[in-house]
Amino acid sequence: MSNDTCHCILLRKATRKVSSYYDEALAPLGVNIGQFSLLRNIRKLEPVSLTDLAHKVELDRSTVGRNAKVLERLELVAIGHGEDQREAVLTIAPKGREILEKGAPLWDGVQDRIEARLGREKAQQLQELLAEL
Amino acid sequence: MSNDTCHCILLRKATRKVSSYYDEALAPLGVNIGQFSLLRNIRKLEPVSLTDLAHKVELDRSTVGRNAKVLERLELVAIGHGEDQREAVLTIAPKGREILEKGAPLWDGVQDRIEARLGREKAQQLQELLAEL
DNA sequence: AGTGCAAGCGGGTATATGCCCGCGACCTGA
DNA sequence: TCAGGTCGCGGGCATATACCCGCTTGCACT
Repeated sequence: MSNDTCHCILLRKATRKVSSYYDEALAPLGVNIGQFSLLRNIRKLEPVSLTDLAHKVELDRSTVGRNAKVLERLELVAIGHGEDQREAVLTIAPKGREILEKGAPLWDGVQDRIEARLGREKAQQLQELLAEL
Repeated sequence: MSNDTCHCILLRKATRKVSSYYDEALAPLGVNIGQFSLLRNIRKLEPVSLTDLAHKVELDRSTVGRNAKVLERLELVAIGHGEDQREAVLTIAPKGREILEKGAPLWDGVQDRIEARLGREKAQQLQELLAEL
């Protein structure tokens, strides 16, 4: 019984479902929502180090490092060095900018569909509730 | 900007955070919330096949199979065979029942803390919104 | 200049999850 | 009875995520 009311389990279930909505929409571009979102964050901060980016997206540095490496392999991001030789500096590659542009309307579509189904107010409520957790 | 309003990203963030609440509470027992929840579902359905369990928890069969194997290694669950030699039949092991009993109050504690912080109504709202996604 | 501490990473380990492929077990119609 | 189709699984591949350890680079203080 308690499984059906466990906030954690329900959140996970919802997250999987919603992730799939975005993933399906972005599939034509060959990226998933995690990669697309990371790409957007990099664009906003570039040039940025792994550590700073990790702080920004509130993920572990090693996680961001691995995810960034996938983006590099896809040639969407370039990983270079800063003056500080320890730093891995991320910048958006040309292909990355293209994905960002093509992806924007696709992302908007999913976002809109979700808000349409839920209703603007409820969608707003949801985001507030999630932030309060 | 859009990253800060992406339903998917916000859900993921919330899920990671909330998972950690439950994980920390259950840590003394050596299990995480995913394992604990799966254990509860197995108890409710035992003896149950991987496929049936996967349907119940709405996860991929292979995922459940792997997770169940971890529970088996922890000696919380026994994986046997049904009459149908293809079927892997799961049952709760003695240690598993112990974990279920000891974990219940810990789980309740987190659940209560979350609902206290959010307020009963909002917690209820949250669950409804998640279900509508 | 030298030493010692701090910072930035990579990589190992573990879990979570999904999809797909191949294998062995079953079952049903001819 | 046997061939073909179906069912249940394990395991491979890919991503997401965290934590920890060890290496290299920087830097500040002596």
